[in-house]
Amino acid sequence: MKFHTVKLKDIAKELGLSSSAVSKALNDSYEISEETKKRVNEYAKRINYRPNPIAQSLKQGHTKSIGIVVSTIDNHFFSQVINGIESIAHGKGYNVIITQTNESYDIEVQSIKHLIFRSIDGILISLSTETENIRHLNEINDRGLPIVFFDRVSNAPNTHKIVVDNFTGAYEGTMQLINSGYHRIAHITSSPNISITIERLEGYKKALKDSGILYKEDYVKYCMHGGKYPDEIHKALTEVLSKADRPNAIFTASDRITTSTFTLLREFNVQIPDEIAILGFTNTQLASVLDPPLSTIYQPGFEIGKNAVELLIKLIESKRPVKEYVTTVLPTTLFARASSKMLK
Amino acid sequence: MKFHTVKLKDIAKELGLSSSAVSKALNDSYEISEETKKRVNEYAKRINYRPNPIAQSLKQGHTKSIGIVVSTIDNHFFSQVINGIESIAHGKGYNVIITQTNESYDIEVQSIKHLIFRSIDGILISLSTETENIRHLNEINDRGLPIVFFDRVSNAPNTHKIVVDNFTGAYEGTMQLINSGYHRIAHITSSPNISITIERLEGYKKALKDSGILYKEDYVKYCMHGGKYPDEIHKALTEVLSKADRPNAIFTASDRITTSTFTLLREFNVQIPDEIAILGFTNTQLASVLDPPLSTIYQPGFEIGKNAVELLIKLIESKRPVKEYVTTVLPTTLFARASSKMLK
DNA sequence: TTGAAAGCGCTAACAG
DNA sequence: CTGTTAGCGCTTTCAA
Repeated sequence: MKFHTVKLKDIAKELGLSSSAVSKALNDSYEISEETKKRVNEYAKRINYRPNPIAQSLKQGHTKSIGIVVSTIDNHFFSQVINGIESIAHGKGYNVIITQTNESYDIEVQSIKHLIFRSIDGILISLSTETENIRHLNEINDRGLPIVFFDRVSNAPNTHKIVVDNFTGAYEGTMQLINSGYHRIAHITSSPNISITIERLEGYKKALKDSGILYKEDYVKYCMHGGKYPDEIHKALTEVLSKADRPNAIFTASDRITTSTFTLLREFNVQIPDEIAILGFTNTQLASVLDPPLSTIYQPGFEIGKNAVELLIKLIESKRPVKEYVTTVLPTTLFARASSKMLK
Repeated sequence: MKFHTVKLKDIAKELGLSSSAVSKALNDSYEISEETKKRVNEYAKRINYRPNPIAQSLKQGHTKSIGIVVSTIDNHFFSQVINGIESIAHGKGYNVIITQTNESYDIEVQSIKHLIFRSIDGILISLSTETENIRHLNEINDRGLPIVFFDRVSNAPNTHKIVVDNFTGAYEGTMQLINSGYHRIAHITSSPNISITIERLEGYKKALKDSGILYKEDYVKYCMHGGKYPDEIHKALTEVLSKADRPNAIFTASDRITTSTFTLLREFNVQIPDEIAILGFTNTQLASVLDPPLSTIYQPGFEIGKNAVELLIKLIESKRPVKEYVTTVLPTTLFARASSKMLK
């Protein structure tokens, strides 16, 4: 940015004051007379003065920007979360740097380094599917950089977390399938490294158990990269479809896995729901106009984002070390549609 | 960020050198002996030294970050563009600040101010539907801040632009409808303020003309906010459907308008394509599994993003003022599916 | 109530 | 080849 911007010194010169006086006036210091404050503020406004945030950051040690780490932006759930984050952050004068991991642990580590390098004031993160340990996060958190987890959280005790009630969401979804007459329910899910996979699996198991249906381990297929590679979903699905005791329903555990599985079933010419019913987590707005309409479990992405930044900003701006950490749990919403309708 | 970071002075002290010597060594200056360079670099790496980018920015006057302005991130086209942008930017050491206008002129102006305030080195922008004049951009461009337009561009001559061939895309799409037997084709589009609306309208008109079909002005409905308010699409569609000479096809001009119109037609219980055929611009991956499969015009979002940043970074890093500006035009791809299949 | 001066961490003239 | 010094724009003691 080469273009000349007006700076403190300019307005000091113009008004016959010192830079420090102007700085104080602008910051409404008690040391400055009301009259000078007025003069300074009026002139500053007139010439549209803006303090250089870089210089402020250097001096003050914070940047008023926060980093977001998600697996990918091209996903309704995450873009809704980001909208929620921005809706609050901008209002409070923070701006937001978004980075994507593409479900890779290495890129996650790199992204975080990059964010720290950029001197952000705090991090909002949903872990990648590959992430098994969070040493890279603990370390910086311990050194004092605030971190808030959302969606895919870790079991680290010393930070805030925002999640949806994955257990209940999965339980209700599985129950809907069972109540519609499907008793052989496969589960295609993401990597067991991440929290949501475990919680959703537990909800699924509990629904089976409560209904007196035997849990079969080989009905559960993991996509270790969260569906990043189309191949892994393809493989999971064909394995499940070629079983001797072929399931008659599939419960899918994430946005991409749900829509991809649906698309593949259609490509395979499998009749939905007559041959295979399907119900899964996804935030797509097109669920009701798919063929057939897709049963979904919806997550309040916008609210997750809002809650997460609010906590983060509170952490950043807190004067004293925070010792109490909260975990906020938001409900999911089940939309039962034709893809899981009553078995004939 | 409170945690103590190691700085130049620390390593200077440790190695018995001056800060400037260390700085030069780290920057591989010709003034420094190979031996000291080696000593410095090794030690720096060992203690994991990272220069403070804030301080560097203050000194050097650039921040190695670029601003993106789009209408909304929750849109396949834009999230693909952003992926393209990041794929290049990160590799070149730039990071990216994304802002959304929500199709509002006021927010656009504010976002740009915010980005300038953040001292970004350049801007990548797709105009909001409300934007009629670009004085706010010309001014900063004239003052020397590089700007590259993509997708929704202005007619400002003094900058690079990346667009798709909207005219041909619309022409081919309309032709596909005509060739399938639909001759009463309505057009639901965005605000006529923005370039893509005009170009797509022209393509549509040309296809009609080349086919000997009379262009009717009242077959064209504008959504002044690009479909941000569901009401405007609803209104446009009901107006078009209630005409005496009701159209038998609709050509829709943007991602959100296409999917929303499709959804509304289904809600209205209009048979697609028997009563109304539909074909439109959208990058959704679900087109083929909608009911019925949706005919789409796809835009190479990722490539648009890549091209746009490459040009922007070239602009930013160019030593001498750039006088020659290019406009890159990328092709669209037509996917004809059942929603516009041959009229019985 | 105001100003002078130091310093945030780094780079770059200029000296040596 | 290396060190001294000044300065990027701002804030903040401290002195006046």
